[in-house]
Amino acid sequence: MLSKPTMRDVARKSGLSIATVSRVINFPDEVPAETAKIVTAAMAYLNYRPNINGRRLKMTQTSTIGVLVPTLANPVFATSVQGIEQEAHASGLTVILTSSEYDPEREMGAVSTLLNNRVDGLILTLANADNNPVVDLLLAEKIPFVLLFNQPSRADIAAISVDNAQSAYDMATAMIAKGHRSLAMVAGQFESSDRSRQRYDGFCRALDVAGIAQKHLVEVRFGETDLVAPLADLLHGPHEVTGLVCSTDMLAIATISACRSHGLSVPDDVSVGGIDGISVGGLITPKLCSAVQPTQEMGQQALAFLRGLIKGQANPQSLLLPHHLSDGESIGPFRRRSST
Amino acid sequence: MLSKPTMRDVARKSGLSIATVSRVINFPDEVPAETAKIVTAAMAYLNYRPNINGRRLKMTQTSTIGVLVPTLANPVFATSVQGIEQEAHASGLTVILTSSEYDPEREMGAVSTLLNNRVDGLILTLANADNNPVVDLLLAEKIPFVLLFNQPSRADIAAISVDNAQSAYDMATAMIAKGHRSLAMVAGQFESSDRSRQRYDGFCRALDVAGIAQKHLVEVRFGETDLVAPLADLLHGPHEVTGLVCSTDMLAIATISACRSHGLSVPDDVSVGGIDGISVGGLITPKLCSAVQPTQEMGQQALAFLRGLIKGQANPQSLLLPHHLSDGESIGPFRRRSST
DNA sequence: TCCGCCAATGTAAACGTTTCAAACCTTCAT
DNA sequence: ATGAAGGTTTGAAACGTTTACATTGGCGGA
Repeated sequence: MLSKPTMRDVARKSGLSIATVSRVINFPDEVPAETAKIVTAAMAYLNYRPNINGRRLKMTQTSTIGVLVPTLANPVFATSVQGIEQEAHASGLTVILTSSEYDPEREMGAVSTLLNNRVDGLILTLANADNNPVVDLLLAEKIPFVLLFNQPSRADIAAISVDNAQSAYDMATAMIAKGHRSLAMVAGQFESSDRSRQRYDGFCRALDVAGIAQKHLVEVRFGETDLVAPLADLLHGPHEVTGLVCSTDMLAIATISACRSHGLSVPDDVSVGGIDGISVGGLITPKLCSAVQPTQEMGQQALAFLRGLIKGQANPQSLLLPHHLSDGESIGPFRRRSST
Repeated sequence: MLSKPTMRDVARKSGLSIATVSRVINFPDEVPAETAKIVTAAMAYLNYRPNINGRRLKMTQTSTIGVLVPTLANPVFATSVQGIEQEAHASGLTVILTSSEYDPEREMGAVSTLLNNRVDGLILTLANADNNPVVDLLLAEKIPFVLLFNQPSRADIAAISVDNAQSAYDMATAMIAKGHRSLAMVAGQFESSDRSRQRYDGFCRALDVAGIAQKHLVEVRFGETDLVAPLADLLHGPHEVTGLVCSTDMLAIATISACRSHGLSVPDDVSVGGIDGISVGGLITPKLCSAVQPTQEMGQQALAFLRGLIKGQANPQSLLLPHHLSDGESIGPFRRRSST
């Protein structure tokens, strides 16, 4: 046996035709049990393995979906992909994974590769869902796709997310309720994350409602974990910021760490809140207060939804899932700082 | 245009043959610039997209690799996959992702799917690298593969890992050096992780060397984050355990959290160390002391190595990468407990 | 003028499937 | 005996590429 056995070999071995073999594989019950047995035996004997690429070429559906996330280094995305993979496994779909490293330029290339693979559909987390050439391309090619975590302004494209602005609004409001008046947002670069901007908008709205004029903002490069320098001004400047709303839990954890390096206690001196609800958040000290979204379930839902789109049973629409503030210890009542 | 344009359409449009079109795509410089221009124009005009599945069917190489990890919910694996994906992107490879959810039964199914996809090679993290039918299958089918994090006893299969036993040994020894005499290991279920067992072995050896007879062990189901109950006996029992070596950082973080729930301070009452070196470990309070491995780089190396195997330029061999203990605050000198 | 050579291009046969239409058998009613 | 019916099976044509091999045409040298 020089090369892999094919259906033809199985057919020869079992004295039947290649068409029958195919039917045994794909529609076992449209074939007499006796024949099936013969063919299965031949397959086992030859160690036959169907070549999915042959099938893919012939069929219009490839049973393959493409996934694009910014990075797997952030547990939010990793967890969502885990959810996607679970559902995909359950429905017999193959997952092709790509990541953009938060680089909008790379998104198009990645999607292009995915389309060349003739995926049946895609699940994407884009840097920016609005005015995105990738979205236009997908729409033009009529390829089913679901955005995950993105919250596009158009209502006619499929997206699964929480209300980003509201999450940040709720978090900021919670801090204000605890007496904080000098608040800042620590956000991932807007350029690489529309969520970040939307969350900042919610933050601003909360401050407006409370009549707080001063809004502080620090934009942080993604992947950055050392926030000691970026936060120095905020923490030691003239503003005496006591409430830090972070656009992601990873940032919040890094922020808490930086506060500590600055000799400040969380939540005694500074309150810190995150958004996302990654699972480590609940394990650290202080327990992270976060606007929690059901990350893994969102991945599962995204795939379920995508399946509907592929089958043509569903129409693209945005789904906003509920979030809730976790009872973390990282935010506390306002106290005047003991010393600078 | 009812269906997608094919190479034949491009050929027709440009008045050239399908072979020429193929050449323009695959060997642009074996074709006169003029012709290339014509063809490229036709492709652009028709919105042509090569169907990779056609190519895959014809060629023996598919430029696709399969990845199998236990779960993406643990940042260790997520980070390694991020490394793999990075390298894959750089070398123009497509990544098919699967996860076993720590279930050895699922491993075979996943690998089978991957083989049906005719991947050029695979990168796997298996529950157990020894006596594993998956490994036997891969060896029999002569498919290049690299184990990641697994440390098989056979030296002739490719594997990239750190010295698991030594990591745990170092961590335990560090604790002993700080005066701890009552130590326990908190380990992921051996059944679903050979690393866990190997690390336990190293732990035991360290205790042997120090002449400590009493070895405590708690095996924890993977994914479990609430360790309050599992650790109750250890922390409040008659042994007064003061040093907890955890088989992973995730477990260590959960362990610290549980200690706290039990009213114990880390590191004042109990020292806790982890293994893996996930990045959040460095951000939490107390900073996690961990036997750090270069997770993402390991993923990259695994892919680089796999490429070598695929090209036939390398021979399978196990690579042990160096690890180092991070200077965490989660372990401290032994102190008699203030109160039970 | 003819030949041979070379670069540029074309022809056609795979690759391993799926699937439609047609062929084949039995069996059974007429 | 004949034919219709119906359950099984088969032949053969795709699907979109790659590639070994054949063809073409132009050009320089004899």
